[in-house]
Amino acid sequence: MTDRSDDEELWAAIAEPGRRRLLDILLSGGPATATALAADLPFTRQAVAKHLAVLERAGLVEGHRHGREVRYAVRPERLDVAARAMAAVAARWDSRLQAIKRLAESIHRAANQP
Amino acid sequence: MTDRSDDEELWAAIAEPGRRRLLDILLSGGPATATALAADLPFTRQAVAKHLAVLERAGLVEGHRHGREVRYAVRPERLDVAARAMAAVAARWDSRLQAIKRLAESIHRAANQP
DNA sequence: AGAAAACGCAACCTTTGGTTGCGCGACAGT
DNA sequence: ACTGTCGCGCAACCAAAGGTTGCGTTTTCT
Repeated sequence: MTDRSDDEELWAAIAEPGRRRLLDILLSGGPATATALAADLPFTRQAVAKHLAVLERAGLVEGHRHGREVRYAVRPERLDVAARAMAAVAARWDSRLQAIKRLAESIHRAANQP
Repeated sequence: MTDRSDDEELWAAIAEPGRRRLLDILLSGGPATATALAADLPFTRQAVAKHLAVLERAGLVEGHRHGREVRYAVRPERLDVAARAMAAVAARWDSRLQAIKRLAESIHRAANQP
């Protein structure tokens, strides 16, 4: 296990499609157990448990024991950090793309008006 | 709605940290070859080539042969789609989180006014 | 013509997402 | 109190993906 920075661990956590779906379900349905979550997902309880472990290590989710079951809930502050990170990348790309677009337009104008 | 497999291929492409870095470099430095890109990245030319292949299959990047070298460039329209997808997920999470926050506040108010 | 640069292909290793199988603690019914 | 069941955790195993090294091929340059 290479020790990653906090940021990279967050990204690694949300990069996985399955984990994003998991987070979606937790967000819309509220806290749930691994078995309950697995019922709404195309993989087994164990796979879900592994994903939950990853998410918990990244701090995105928190599990508490209630008798024989462990209920997992999202940690809003942390997920907010993750959401902002994603939005930031999207924004960076967008600004770069607009710069490219402007450049292309200016070249086009220059070519048409010598 | 948009083609689902297409969407998932896009996500798979941008989910990888290395590929995001690759796109960043291409965006800021303009078109480049696999060897040139590898110089700015912590892995080998072959690894970069594989990533470029994935990105090209996802339509995010386009490679053209110029003599003995292949120069890769970002396809702005496609990357824009990807950026919007990321922003959309971030926004969805954000709205869910705000709903949770509002709910918590209303409970808090109810508890303080019996 | 011959050396060097850039690429493609193939074999291989490691990590990771996913599965099956099993054993153990917690609950519920009788 | 006993027995069956439910939910979990652990371990072995499998397949795909990221990454590396090694080698052969094509293009360029002198």
